[in-house]
Amino acid sequence: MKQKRPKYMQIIDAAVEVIAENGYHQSQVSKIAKQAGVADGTIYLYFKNKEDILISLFKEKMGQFIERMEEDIKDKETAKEKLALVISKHFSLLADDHNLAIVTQLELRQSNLELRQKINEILKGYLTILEGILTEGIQSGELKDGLDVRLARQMIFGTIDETVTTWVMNDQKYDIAALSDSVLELLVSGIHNK
Amino acid sequence: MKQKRPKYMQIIDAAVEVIAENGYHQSQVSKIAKQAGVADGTIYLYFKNKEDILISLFKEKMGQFIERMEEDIKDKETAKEKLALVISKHFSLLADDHNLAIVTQLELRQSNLELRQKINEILKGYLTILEGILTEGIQSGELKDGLDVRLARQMIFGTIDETVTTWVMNDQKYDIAALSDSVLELLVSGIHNK
Amino acid sequence: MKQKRPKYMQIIDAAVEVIAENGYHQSQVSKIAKQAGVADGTIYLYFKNKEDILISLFKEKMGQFIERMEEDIKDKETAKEKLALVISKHFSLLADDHNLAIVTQLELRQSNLELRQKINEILKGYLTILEGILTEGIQSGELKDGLDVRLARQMIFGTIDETVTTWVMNDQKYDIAALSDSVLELLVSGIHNK
Amino acid sequence: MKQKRPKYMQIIDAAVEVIAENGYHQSQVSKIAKQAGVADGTIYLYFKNKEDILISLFKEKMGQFIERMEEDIKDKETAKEKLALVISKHFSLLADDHNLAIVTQLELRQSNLELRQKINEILKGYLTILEGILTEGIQSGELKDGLDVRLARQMIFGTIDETVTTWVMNDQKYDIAALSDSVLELLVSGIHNK
DNA sequence: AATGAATGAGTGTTCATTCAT
DNA sequence: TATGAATGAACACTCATTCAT
Repeated sequence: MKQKRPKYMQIIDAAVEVIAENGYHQSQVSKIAKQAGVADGTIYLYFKNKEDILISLFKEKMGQFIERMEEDIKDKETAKEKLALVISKHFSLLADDHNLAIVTQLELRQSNLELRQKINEILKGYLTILEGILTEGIQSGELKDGLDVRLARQMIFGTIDETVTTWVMNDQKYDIAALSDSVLELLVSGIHNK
Repeated sequence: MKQKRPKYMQIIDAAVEVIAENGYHQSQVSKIAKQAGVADGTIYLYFKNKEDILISLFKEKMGQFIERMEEDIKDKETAKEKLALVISKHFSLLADDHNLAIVTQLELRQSNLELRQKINEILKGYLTILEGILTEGIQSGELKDGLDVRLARQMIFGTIDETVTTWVMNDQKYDIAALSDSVLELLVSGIHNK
Repeated sequence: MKQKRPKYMQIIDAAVEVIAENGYHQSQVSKIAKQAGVADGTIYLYFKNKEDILISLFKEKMGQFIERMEEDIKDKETAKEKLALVISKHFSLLADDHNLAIVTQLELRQSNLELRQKINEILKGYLTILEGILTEGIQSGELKDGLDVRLARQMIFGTIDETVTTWVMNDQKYDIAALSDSVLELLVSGIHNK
Repeated sequence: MKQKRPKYMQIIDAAVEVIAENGYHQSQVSKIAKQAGVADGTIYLYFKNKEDILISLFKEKMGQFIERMEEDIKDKETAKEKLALVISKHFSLLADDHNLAIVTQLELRQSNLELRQKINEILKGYLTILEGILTEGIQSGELKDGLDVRLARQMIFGTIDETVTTWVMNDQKYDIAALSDSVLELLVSGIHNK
């Protein structure tokens, strides 16, 4: 279906590039249109307004990531294995697309509250996956009995997000994918000795 | 020096209130001036520009928090005790000032990248404290040998920040201070059983 | 010729309906096309541009009205009888087509000056009829000798037009056709007693 | 009071000039500001929005005209004398200000329905004066018993308005003030002989 | 120190019209 | 004839900052 609307993805890809290059507040619709190789008005044949470009951008890039994630973790046995997969996939998704990393970690966060709440709606799918892993892990006895699932989910997501943001703010200088194992170990065992 | 300029804090407090009430993008300089009971032009006798109000706001509110924190943890022995103090102080600081919580967790993040980088500069003091606790803990043998201090710091800060943001986005409905112990335990021991 | 092009009238009728319903400035070409059941581009096979639709609309609806009027008044003897016919026909034309009344009295007047001048061209036929009635009436001695024909024509047309516009602006609540006799009497004898 | 705000009238006068010269749809706010010798933003210190300029324009120019009219006709005895005053004042107001005539008779009518309804509100004062004259005239026996006041008012206003509009559309070539007596006579005695 | 009137740069969106099919 | 996707020009309004008083 969307292959039939090549301009839809064309515009979204242009938006990622323009925002990564110029920053959120310097990414006018006309600039995105130019980068996409279409007229300004054409944007509005595919998107309701500028905000809709940004939401759609996030939905397309993260939405399908989350869907695929759901499939992939089914093949894994333990909570730890599943979590390892989530972390490494998350890291490599953004490591493989530097522009997308800049846009999602830095630029899109400058949007107004309303837009960010819509982005959070999309992220809920991700959080649900994390909570699912945790709940199963508790039932199987792998994870601590009495674990506060919401708090644990906040720790996992907060840690991943902070790690990625720090990496992006450091101009993506080091190999974030290589940190997956260490991050997993921290989340699973904490910082205490023994 | 600043005690001699009561309007300085008067304007900062007005800014917190106005931003918490109206949101970042609806907090015009004229609105802040009105709330502070001064003329628009007076703002510019105390602040270089609008951005300077926001940076000063963060510096005043968080800066003194960080300074006091540095003192307080000196009295604690173990890394865990120190971390416990950081978490509970952080939580209670924001639990005690709902407006400040809204401003720092939601509104100020809509600012442009440049401003956020300056905010990060101020936060560095906080991160340094965390890294100090971790380094000491490793040396004393309390914390894992070979712990990646930067990663661990990112986990701690990311977890605290995500926990607070979720709490603010849920309209601060529950008692976040009560979560301190659970969060500490998660960070120290992880999610795994045993 | 135009009977061979049913879409011509189809588009004009659609325009009347769309404009009456949505107002002049909310009557986009695409909306008219949709109402007419044709594609946007098809409009331009029958009309030079949007303005041409509106002029043609006026020409079709008022033009044939004026033509028929010319025929009808031939059967009448006196200037007063002729004028009576003009007034009652004018009122009933618009009373019978509420949408047309809205379009000609309110919406079309929002058009630019150029279009309105073209509409005035079409109206000239109407004004000519009025002046003819007046000139004949003067010659026959029925009307005042020395009557300023242009002024009298302006009074007659201005009165009719204002009466209709007021009626439309009052949502066509009352029976305008019933006012014909009173309006005629006013124009013929004025407001003075005796 | 308004002398203290010289820019208010300065902007209104600029608007009349710009609209008369460039036409309604080519009168951008920036053009009006330039003509008034102020910055674009200054406009919005005195007017809520562009529409507000136009309404205020009409209110200032016609509103005070109507107020003064109310005073002036008190000195006249008969309905005919009062009507004579209204007509000649109306004509001379617009004959004395060619730009104002263009703006009120041609350009302002291209505005949207909403604005025109607000203009009509202002005009109501004028119509009330006319109806007052008519009602008094009937009571005194000067005017026809059983005269339909609303219809008669519509005739008077419609005639005046049509006369002025025709004059403006003919580039104000002739002396409209000279027509006052003839128009009065027509309205008072009608077109019929005897 | 304090005021507040004035400034002027900057942009998302609509819609009449075209033209390849 | 008929289609409808694509075009691109055009503009009101906000608000951080200044400066004469």
